[in-house]
Amino acid sequence: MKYRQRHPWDISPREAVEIQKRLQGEVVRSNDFGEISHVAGIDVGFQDGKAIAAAAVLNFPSLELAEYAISRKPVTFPYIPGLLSFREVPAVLDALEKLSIEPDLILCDGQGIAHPRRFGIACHVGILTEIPTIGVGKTRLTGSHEAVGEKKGEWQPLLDKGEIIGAVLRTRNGVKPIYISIGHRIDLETSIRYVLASTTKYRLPETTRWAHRLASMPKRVNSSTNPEKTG
DNA sequence: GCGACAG
DNA sequence: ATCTTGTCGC
Repeated sequence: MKYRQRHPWDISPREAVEIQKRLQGEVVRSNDFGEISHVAGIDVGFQDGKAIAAAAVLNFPSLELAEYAISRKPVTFPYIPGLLSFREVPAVLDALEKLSIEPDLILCDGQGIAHPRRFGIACHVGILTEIPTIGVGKTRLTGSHEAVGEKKGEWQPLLDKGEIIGAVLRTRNGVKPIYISIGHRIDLETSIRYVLASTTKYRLPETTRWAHRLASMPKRVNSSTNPEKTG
């Protein structure tokens, strides 16, 4: 997968905010894609000042692991709420670039437009790769919502300043809901459908679970680790 | 000024 | 994100 360099990464937090304001207007909030046969999950872990990004590609709708890639890069940007993508995306793009299969949809670990400036990590990845993306957050960054029904599939709109910026979705009966929002080239209802279609018996979608496992996998000099068979 | 704050 | 064991409940 190739991507376009839209801005430098060696910038200040202040410049990062300006970049978000500039690129936010390019986010497409409606469906703009064809058949989905491969869904990817991306996640980033940290170790010894390095960001370890993992991209896991699953066949859709079977959800079997088709391919994965991992990238390790020095961290150059601090964690600042609202500017998460400037810390994680460089490593994510590196991992995505290593894939031979170009995913048709990417589920990102974090928010999409459910962000103060409507430009969370899912939007950032979507704009740079031009691949449809969905934001899947484990906790809330901004917005408010009513109590969510306890049954799997039930959800409540996430509101901010009178705008629906996402959905708080119950992916398992009686388990803490997750935060879904548009990343790029897909609408909210469709995002919810794909997240549910990518979820089996756990709270988080299989894409996210695979990426998280791979990103937190210890680096071994003797490769005795094989995700294909470890299951 | 005070509280909130993805990973 | 990461530091970290046991424990309550289906």
